[in-house]
Amino acid sequence: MKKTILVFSLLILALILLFQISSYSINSGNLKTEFVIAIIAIIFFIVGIYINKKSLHKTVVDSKVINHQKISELEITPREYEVLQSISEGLSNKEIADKLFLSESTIKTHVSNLLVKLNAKRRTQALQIAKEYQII
Amino acid sequence: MKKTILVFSLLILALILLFQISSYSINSGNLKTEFVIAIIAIIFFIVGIYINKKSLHKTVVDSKVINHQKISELEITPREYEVLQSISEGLSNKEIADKLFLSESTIKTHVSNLLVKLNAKRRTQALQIAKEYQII
DNA sequence: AGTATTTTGGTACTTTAGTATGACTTCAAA
DNA sequence: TTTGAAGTCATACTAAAGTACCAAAATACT
Repeated sequence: MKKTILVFSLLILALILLFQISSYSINSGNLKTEFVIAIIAIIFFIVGIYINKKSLHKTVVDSKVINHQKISELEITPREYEVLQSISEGLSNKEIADKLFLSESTIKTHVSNLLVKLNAKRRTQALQIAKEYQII
Repeated sequence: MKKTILVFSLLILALILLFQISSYSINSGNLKTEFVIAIIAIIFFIVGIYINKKSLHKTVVDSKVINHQKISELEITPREYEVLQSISEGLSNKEIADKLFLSESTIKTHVSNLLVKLNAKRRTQALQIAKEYQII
């Protein structure tokens, strides 16, 4: 973040400098007007692309939008959803139990209910279906 | 796609026009040089952002890019990779065997090898790791 | 207070998944 | 031609996952 601010500050400084040089060059007749305008255009074009890339990457990568409506449609309870998320992390029933301070039996019950609600035969299939529904 | 070409064509035309007007205005002394340069800079800046947004959205949405280099780094063989993909589809070993016309034993061998190569304890964990590596 | 849902957990059982080991085949490269 | 990697399959085993059924709490809602 600090790095980003520094880069942008330097960029703005460089552009202002360029701007001044351009005006001076045109007025003093050292450079052709079209040429200066073209340079300015290209530079700002590149800057536009660069800035956009920086900002877009954050928003697009964060596009893990979860379909909460679908979750309630499927009548998946909060606890079951926690278990589903843990499954997607690759945890075993025992590991999920330890993580949530529950017994393995309870996790098995939740998983079984999840499989019915997601119409899946296995936890891996449940993951695939959950991804299709965009609920994980 | 046709729409995109049309928009870009019009855009380029408009820019060329703007370019000519700018040169004329400066030479005839109707406008101040700094002002024209500023306008050009802003317009190209916006165009840069716009074009980048258009092109990036396609690449990012298509970002199901598979890291083939990582696959060979992990020494995952083609057959093993097929099995990995089948696992991500939520299939059981038996189902994978039927799909690939192999015995369940063979699938178990492949899965076992995959788990070692991906350093996973379970197939669900293998999926999670494979997604991190962007190989599925 | 009473009812419904959620959450929790147990037992007993079946099915899948995964490990270990060995063996045979194919096919390409040294 | 031998060497090695890849692919195939089997047996025997252990571990994990999943089912069925039940039951008691804890919460939420009326």
